[in-house]
Amino acid sequence: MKNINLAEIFYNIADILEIKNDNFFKIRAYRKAAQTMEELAEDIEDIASRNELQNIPGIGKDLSEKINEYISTDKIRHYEELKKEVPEILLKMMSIQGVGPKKARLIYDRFKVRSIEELERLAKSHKLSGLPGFKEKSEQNILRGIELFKKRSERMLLGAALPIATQIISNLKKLREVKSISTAGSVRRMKETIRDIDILVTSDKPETVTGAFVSMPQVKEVLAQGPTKSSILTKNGLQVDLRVVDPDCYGATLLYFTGSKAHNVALRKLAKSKGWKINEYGVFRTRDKKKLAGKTEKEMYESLGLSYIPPEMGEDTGEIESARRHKIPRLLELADMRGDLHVHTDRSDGSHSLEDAVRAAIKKGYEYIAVTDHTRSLTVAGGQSIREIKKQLADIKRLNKKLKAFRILASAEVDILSDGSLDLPDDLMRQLDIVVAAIHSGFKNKKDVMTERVLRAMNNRYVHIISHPTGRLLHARDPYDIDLEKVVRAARDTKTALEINAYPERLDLNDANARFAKENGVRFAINTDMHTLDQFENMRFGVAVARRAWLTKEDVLNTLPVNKLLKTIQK
DNA sequence: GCCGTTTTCGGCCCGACTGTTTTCAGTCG
Repeated sequence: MKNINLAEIFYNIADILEIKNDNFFKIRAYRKAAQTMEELAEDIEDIASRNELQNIPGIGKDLSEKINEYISTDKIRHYEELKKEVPEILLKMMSIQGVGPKKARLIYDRFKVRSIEELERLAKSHKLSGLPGFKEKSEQNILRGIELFKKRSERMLLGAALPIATQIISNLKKLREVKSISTAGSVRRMKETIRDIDILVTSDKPETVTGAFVSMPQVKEVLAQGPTKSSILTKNGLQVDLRVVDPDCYGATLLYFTGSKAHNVALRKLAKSKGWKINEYGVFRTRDKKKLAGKTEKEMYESLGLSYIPPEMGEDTGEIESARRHKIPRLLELADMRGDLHVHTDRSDGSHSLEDAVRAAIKKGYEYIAVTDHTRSLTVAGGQSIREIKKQLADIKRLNKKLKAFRILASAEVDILSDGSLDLPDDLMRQLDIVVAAIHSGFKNKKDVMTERVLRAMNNRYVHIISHPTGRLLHARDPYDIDLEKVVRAARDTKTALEINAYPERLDLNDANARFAKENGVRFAINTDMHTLDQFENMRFGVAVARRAWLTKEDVLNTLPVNKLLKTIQK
C-alpha cells in the first residue's frame, strides 16, 4: 500500500514548488492529488494495475505517470531533482505556524540555517530583525511557532476533542449575547481525528462574545482576536477558532466554516459557473452583488440547485454530483440503532456484570445486545473456556425469561487463530445466537497470511460478523497488512457482515473503507465493543463513521428488530 | 498540473487577521 507514501511525496513537491514560487495552481493540483491519495480506500497499486489512475479526479496524465514511476521504481525522478534544489530545512521551517514559503526562503538565503534550533537562536538574539518585513514582533511569533512545533502532538482523537468542544459551547451559551451556536469544521464533520475546534456563533454584539471567548479559564494564549474572528490555544494545546456572525449569514458561515475546504472549493466553482459568487456571507450574483442566499445551509445549497448535504459528506468525493441529481441518501442516524452486537462483561475483560449491561442498554432504549466475551485463547483478556461459555449460555436463557421486550443474544468474540481456524468448535458456535470473530494476535504476519486468516473465518457458516477488520489503533498501531478488497469481496459472497467498531481509538473499518465495502454490497454491524458502561455512548462515533461512508439504515444489521436480525444473518 | 454539453487554451474559491507598511504582502483556514 503506497498510497500514504505518495501523498507525502506530493505534499512535499507542493511545498518545494511553493518555495520556488512556482505556479500557484500547479501547487494546488499537487496538494489536491496528495489529499486524494490519503483518502483513497483502494490500494493505489491495484488501480494502477487496471490502468485506471486517470479516472481518479485530480489525477491526469502527468501525475499518473509519476505514480506509476513510484510504484515500479520506488522513486520519482522529478521529486529527487526538486529535493536537490530546495534544502529540507526549508520544508521543516514551513511547518512552523506563521512561517510560510516566503519567510522560510528569506531566512534561509540570508543565514543558511541548518536546523530549527539554529532558527530559534537567531530569533532569540534578534538577528532576524534586519530582514525586510521583520521586526521584533515577527521574531516573537516565530519563537512561539517553534514552541508549538516542538510540543505539537498528533491530531487529537474526535473522542477527546468533542467533549472539550461541548464544554466550551455550554460556557458560551450562557451569554445573553449568543443567539445560536454550533461546532463547525472537522468536529462537525465528525472526522476521526481533528487538528483544531471551530465554533460559530450568531450575535449582534460580536465584541462581547469574542471578549468572553478569549478570557475563558481554559485559555492559555490568544493567537488572534478580531471583531468577528478569533483564535485561542487551550491549556492542553488545542487550538480553538471562534467566528461571530450576523444571523442573516449564519448558513453561509456555517457552510464555509464546516468545509471541508475541498467541498467549499467545489461549491464556489459551481457558483462561479453560474455567474455567482460564494463567500462566508452568502451566495451573491456577481453582476449586481445581489444576495441570493445565506440564512441557512439548506437555502445555500438550494440556491445552487442542490439538495442539502449533511456535513459528514462534505469531502468533495461525489456528494455535489449526488446533490445535483437529488440523490443524497438519508444517512443512518443514532436513533436508528436498536442494539449493540459487541458487548463485554466481567466474564472476560469487561468491568460490569451482564445484568448491569442489560440495564444500561434498556435505559438507552435498545431492544437487544449481544454478549461477546473473549474466548479461551485470549488469556490476557480473561477469555472464557468452553465450559464457562456454556454456563453463560444457561445464564442468558434464564435472564431472557425475566425480560420483557428485550433480548440478550448469546454470542462470543471468537478469536481467529494464527492459521485462520476459530477458537471455538462449530457445535458450540451453532448454539450461539450470533458470532463475532476477530484477530487479536499475530498482527505482523504477511499480507497473504492475514488475508487468508480472515477469509477462512468468514467461510465458516457460524461466523456472522468480523470485528475491527483491520486491527488498527489510532496513534498506537497501524492496521495489519491485509488485502481489503479480497476481504470485502469475500464478506459479500459469504454474507458476513463487517464491523464498524465505534471505539474512538479504533473506528475500524474507517470511513473510506466502509464506503468501499458498501459500494461492493457488504453489510455492516456498528458496535461499541464496550468494556465499561459509559462506553455505550461511543455508538455515536460509529454512526459518524457510517455517515461519512454514506451508509443508510438498510446497510446496518443492528438497525433491525431482533427477529429480523437473526433471520438476516443466516448463511 | 488538471480540466472541459460554452472551452484542448485559459481559466483555476475567497476573505480575515497580523505586522509591517503608508496601501500591502504573507499566512491561514
